[in-house]
Amino acid sequence: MQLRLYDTLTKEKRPFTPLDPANVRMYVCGPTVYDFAHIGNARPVIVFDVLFRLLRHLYGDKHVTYVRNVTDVDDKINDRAARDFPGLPLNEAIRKVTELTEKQFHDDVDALGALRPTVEPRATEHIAEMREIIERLVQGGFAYVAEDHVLFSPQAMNAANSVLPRYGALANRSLDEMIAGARVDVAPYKRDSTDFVLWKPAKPGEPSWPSPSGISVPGRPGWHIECSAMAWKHLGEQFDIHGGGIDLVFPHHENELAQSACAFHSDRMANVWMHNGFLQVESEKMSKSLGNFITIRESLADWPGEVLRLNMLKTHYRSPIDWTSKALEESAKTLDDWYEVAADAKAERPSDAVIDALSDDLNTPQMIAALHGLRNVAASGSERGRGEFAATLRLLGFLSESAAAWKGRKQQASGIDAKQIDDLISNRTAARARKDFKESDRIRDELAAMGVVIKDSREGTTWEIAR
RNA sequence: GGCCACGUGGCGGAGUGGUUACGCAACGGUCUGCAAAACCGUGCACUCGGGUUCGAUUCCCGACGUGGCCUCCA
Repeated sequence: MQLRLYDTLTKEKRPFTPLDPANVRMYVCGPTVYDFAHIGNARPVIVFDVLFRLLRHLYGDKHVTYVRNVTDVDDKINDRAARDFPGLPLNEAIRKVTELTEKQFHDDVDALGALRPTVEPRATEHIAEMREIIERLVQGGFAYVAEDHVLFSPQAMNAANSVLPRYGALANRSLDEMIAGARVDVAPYKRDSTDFVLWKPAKPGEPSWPSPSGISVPGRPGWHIECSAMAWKHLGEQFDIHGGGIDLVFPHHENELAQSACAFHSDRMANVWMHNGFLQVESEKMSKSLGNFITIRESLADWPGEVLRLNMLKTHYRSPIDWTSKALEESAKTLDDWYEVAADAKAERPSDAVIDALSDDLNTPQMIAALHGLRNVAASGSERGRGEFAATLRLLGFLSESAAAWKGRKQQASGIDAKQIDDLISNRTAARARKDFKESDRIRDELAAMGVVIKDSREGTTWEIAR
C-alpha cells in the first residue's frame, strides 16, 4: 500500500512522494533544553520515531535523514542557569544547564524506544546560517532593521506577487484576522503588529553573537529563525516532511515557512506538514498549577518505556489523548502478554498488515489491532507466526529485551524475594499432593496478599507479580 | 471575540453511505479439588434535531457539549 500522510497545510491526506527516494528528509522540532521533558513532549518523539522507522522500512535505513533540533538559546534556559548556578558566569551556567538537560532528554527518549535522529543540531552551532537567512530576507525586502532588531514583515511577504505561499496559509487565517485578533502589546519598533522578530539585541551578560545587517551591537536570534537555519543546513532549501506538536502550527511553523520560502524564493519549505495532537492527564490539562505535571522521568519510574510507548500509540497521532493510569495498566498487561508470546522468537519478515496500517497516515490503532491478530496466530503455535510477530514488534521499537528480563523487571520492582515464593509454592504443591486443600488455599491466599498470582498448569506452578 | 478539531458500546479507541474493528472490563463454557491463568464463545454503539438518500453512525445544516490555537508551550 502506498504511504499516505495528512498535510496540515492543504488539510488533506494524500500519497507521499519523496523529493528524492534516495534521501527522504524529515525535520521535527525538538526540545528547548532547560528542564526534564514532560510526558507531552514524549508524544512527538514517539510519533515521529514511528514515522522514521516506517520510512526506513519503505526506503531503506540509509535513505532517510531525520533531523531533530535542540534549542539551546532561550530565555527560559537563561533563567534556569542563573537560578541553578548563581556562582558561575552566565555563559558557563547556561552550558551546564543545556548539557545536563540534553543528556536527561536522551536518556528518557532512549528508554521510550526512540531511535536517535540522524542529526541533532544545536541552535547555537548554526548562528552563521541564521545570519545568512536574515541577510537574504533584509535584502529581499521581507525584513527590516529597527532599533537593533531585525523584524520580518508578513505584509511584505504577501505584497510580493511571486511564487511565495500566502502568510497565514498554514494556520488557516488571514493577516486581517490576525491584526483584528491581536491581543499583544505592539512593540514600538514594529511597523505592523504582525511583524515578528528574527534577531534581537542581547541583554548584558546573555549569550550573544555579532549581529547581521549592519547592526553594531551584539544580539541573539529569535526562536523561529533557528529552525529555518538548521533545516536548511541539514536538509536543504526544500525537504519532505516537517513535524511537531499542533501548538507549533502558529506562530512557529507559519513563521518558519515564511522565512524559508522568502529567503529561498520558493513556494514551499516542506512538502508535508504533520502535527501531533495534545495530551491531557486524567481528563485535565497538564499544568504545574494543577499538580498533574508528569515528566517522562517520573513515568519511567513507574512503567517500562515500552508501556509508555504503546500507550501513546493507542490513539491516532492527530487526536487528543487522555493520559490515564487505567490506560497504562491496560498497555502494561498487553505487553506482558506480547512478551510471553513473542519474546525470543526467531525474527521473520515484519507484517504487511501492520505496514499497511501505518501507511494510512500512521493509523496506529489499526496497527495495534493488526498486532493482536498476529499475536493470535503466534499463540496458536505457528513458529513462523511467532517470528513475524516478533519481527514486527521489533520494527516498531518493542520487544527490546528478553522475556525473562521483562518479567524480572516487574519482580525486581516489587522487591519480592523469589526464593521465598518458590518455597511457599513447594509447600503448597506438597499440600495439594496430600489433598490438604485447606492448607494449599491458605498458602495461595498468603501469596495473593503479597501481590503474587500463581498459575497452575500440567507442567507445574508458575507465579508472577500482580499489577 | 476570531479560527479550528472532535463527540462511537461499561471504558479506551479505529473505521465505513447498506456487511465483524480491535483491546480492556462483563457474562457463559472448557480446564481445575476449588480458583487463577489459558483457551472457546456471547452481549452491548455510533450526542441531539432537521435535511439529502431506496438506505446515514458515515454526507449537509443547526443545537448542545468537549478540547485546542489566537501569548512561551509538544
